Formats: sequence, structure tokens, C-alpha cells
Amino acid sequence: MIRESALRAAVDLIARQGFAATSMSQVAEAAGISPSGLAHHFPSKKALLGAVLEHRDAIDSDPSPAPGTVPWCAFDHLVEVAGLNMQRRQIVQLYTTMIGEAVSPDHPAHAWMLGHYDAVHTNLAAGVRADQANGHIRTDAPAEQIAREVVAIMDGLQVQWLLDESVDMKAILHMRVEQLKTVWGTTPRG
Amino acid sequence: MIRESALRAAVDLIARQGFAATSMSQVAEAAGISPSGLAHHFPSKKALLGAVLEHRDAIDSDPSPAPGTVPWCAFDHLVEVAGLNMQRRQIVQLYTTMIGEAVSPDHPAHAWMLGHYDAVHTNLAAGVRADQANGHIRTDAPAEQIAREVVAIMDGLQVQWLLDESVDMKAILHMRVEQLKTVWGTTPRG
DNA sequence: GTCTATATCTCGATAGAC
DNA sequence: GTCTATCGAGATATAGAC
Repeated sequence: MIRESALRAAVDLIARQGFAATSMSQVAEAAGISPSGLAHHFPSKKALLGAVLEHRDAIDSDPSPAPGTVPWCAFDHLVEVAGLNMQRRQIVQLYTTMIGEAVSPDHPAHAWMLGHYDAVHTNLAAGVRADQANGHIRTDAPAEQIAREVVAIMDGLQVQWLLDESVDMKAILHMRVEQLKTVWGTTPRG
Repeated sequence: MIRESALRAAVDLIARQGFAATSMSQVAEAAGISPSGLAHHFPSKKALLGAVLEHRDAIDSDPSPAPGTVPWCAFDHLVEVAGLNMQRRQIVQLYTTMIGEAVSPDHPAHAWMLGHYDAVHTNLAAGVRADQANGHIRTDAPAEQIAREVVAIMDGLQVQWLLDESVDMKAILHMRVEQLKTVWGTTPRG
């Protein structure tokens, strides 16, 4: 499918250069078609960006376990995602580049960014509160702050890993999650 | 000075839109001069970016205390910087936007970004090792990982704070640093 | 030191042939 | 569904008047 090869080209170029610095002509050339041929599938640059973000969300589809069953499961899951990310540089680079650009309220991906953070942050904070209700986490644990801190580690490590792939994102995040368990958990741990 | 008002305009625009999305004409208009007048002071867009990064580094000038005197002093200092940053949105926004763009090896600010991370990371890791030598930090503490994690928190929180200024960067970072002291410190703590 | 003027290029988007 | 052709706008950069 031509549409899909164009989408692949767009993901690659936007990941490496950012959205603002990537032109429709570049994408068309990388996909092996003319700019007008590309315009038939994606009538505007924003439409192309929308498809790219959709593609990213599909890959990152977070089948996060239901909270409340296993303590800290949302955090353990994030550690696994960090490990997966170390084998898919393109997606990490696309994400990091996108976040940097979309901080601006006028950016076409700003709404996407707000939704992304709301979803991730809400998921982690809810996980803490569910475990607090089940007695697995101390009730004086600051759910909001813990969620924000772990999301920050996840995002910040991706930047460092893009600059130096020897950075072990999974190990560092794992270390932090295990410390959270000992500091705020109620279950005795060795 | 016209050069300085142009620089202020460039900082403002690049912070809000990013470097790639900002044009020389925009900067000239915001500074109240013609594009050619701007070109006299900054002969190229890269030259303008260089001055902007220099300006940022000057403000962020990290008079980090000498390591080895007070335990965890480099980390306590970072907590203070997080507090200061909550009162200078423009600099935080410029930094975050710049990081996102400069991940690409071809970006004109890529070398600046590598130097920045090397400096910050080296500073924190050296602080840990100095405290280990003085007996304030357990010798089995992973200095590299701790440094990377704290830098990640600092960077990641700035993104979240830009989206929602009610996020207390200083409090969250402070919480983490205090936990590091209890987990890895040798000095007894209440 | 700041301007006008211009050169050269590329952008995103559209119209219409096939 | 892909192409050629073209639009108008805006980019960086340079040359030269004042």
C-alpha cells in the first residue's frame, strides 16, 4: 500500500527532524511518489501528523493490567515498557521529538500531548490509590507526586538513552520502582 | 542596545515555537527592525541560535558548590534550581523545546546538548563518588544510575510543569532526594 | 549600523489531465 | 490514484545605498 509506505516515511522523517522541520516534499520523495501523490492520501500536513500520532499510539498501545489485582502492577508494567522501548529507537525518538515541539499551545499536536499525559498520569495515580484501598500501599503515600515522578523518570531517561544507547532505562526505572515498594509498601520485603 | 532586544525577541520566539519553526523575519519584526538589520548583528540563523544558547547558559549558570564538603550538596543544589525554575517559565520552555529538537544529530544545537548533559551528569555522579570517599554515602550506591535518574526527574518534571504550572517541581524532586539520603546515606536520619 | 532591493529557493496547497 | 503544472507566500542570504 502506498499510503502505508508514505506513513512509514513520515514517521521516520518526523522522528529524526521533528514535525516543523519536515516538509511534505521530503516525505513524498522518501516514499517514492510526487508531492501531489502524497497530497491525495493526506490532504494537509496536519492530516499527515494525525496519522503519524495514531500510528505511534497503536504501537504504544498500553494494555495496562487492571489495577487492584497485583500491587504496583501499573509501575511494573511501565518497567517492562521501558525495556521494550530499548528495542524500538524510532518510536522513542518520535515521542521525544513530538513532546518537545508540542509543548507550545499552538502546536497541532498539543491536544494529543495533553491527552497522553492525562492518560498516563491518571493511570499511575489510580494504581496507587487502588493499592492503598487494598492495604498494599501506605495511605500516607502521595499518589499524585509518585505518579508524576515516575512519568518524569520515564520521559527523561528516553532523552538520555537517545544520546547514549548504553543507558539502561529499564534498570534505572526498575531500581526506582523497587525503592518505592520498600518505602511506601505495607507488605514486608527482604 | 538593538542587538540585545533582538536577542530577547529570539529567546521568546524560540522558546514558544522552537528553533525550526522560528524565522529570522519573525525575530526582526518582534525586535522592531528589518530582517536585514537583524542580519547585520547575526549573519545567519545558526549564529542567532548560538547567542540564544549562550544567553540560556548564562542564566542557568550553575554555581554548584564544591563537592565533598556537605553530603549530597549537588543534589540539594538541584532542588533549589528546580524552585528557581518555577519562577522563570521562559527559560524552562526554551530549554525543553531545545532538548526536543536537538536530539537529532544534525541539529545545530546537538553539540550544545551533548555538552550540557555531560556536564550535569558528570557533576552529580562526581558528587556521589566524593561523598562515598568521605564515608557519607554507602559504597555500593550506583553513582551513575542515581545521577541519571535525578537528571531524568529534573527534565521530565519541567515538561509536566509547562503543561500544568500547579505541578510542584521542587517538592517532587525534594521528596526524591530525601529518599536517596535515607536509602544510600550512612548518616543516621530521623 | 540600518535600510531597500533582490536573488534564489522551498514551502503547502490546488486544479485539472490521464 | 497518480501525475504535471502552477499558485502565492515566506524562507535565508547577499549586495549596495545612505
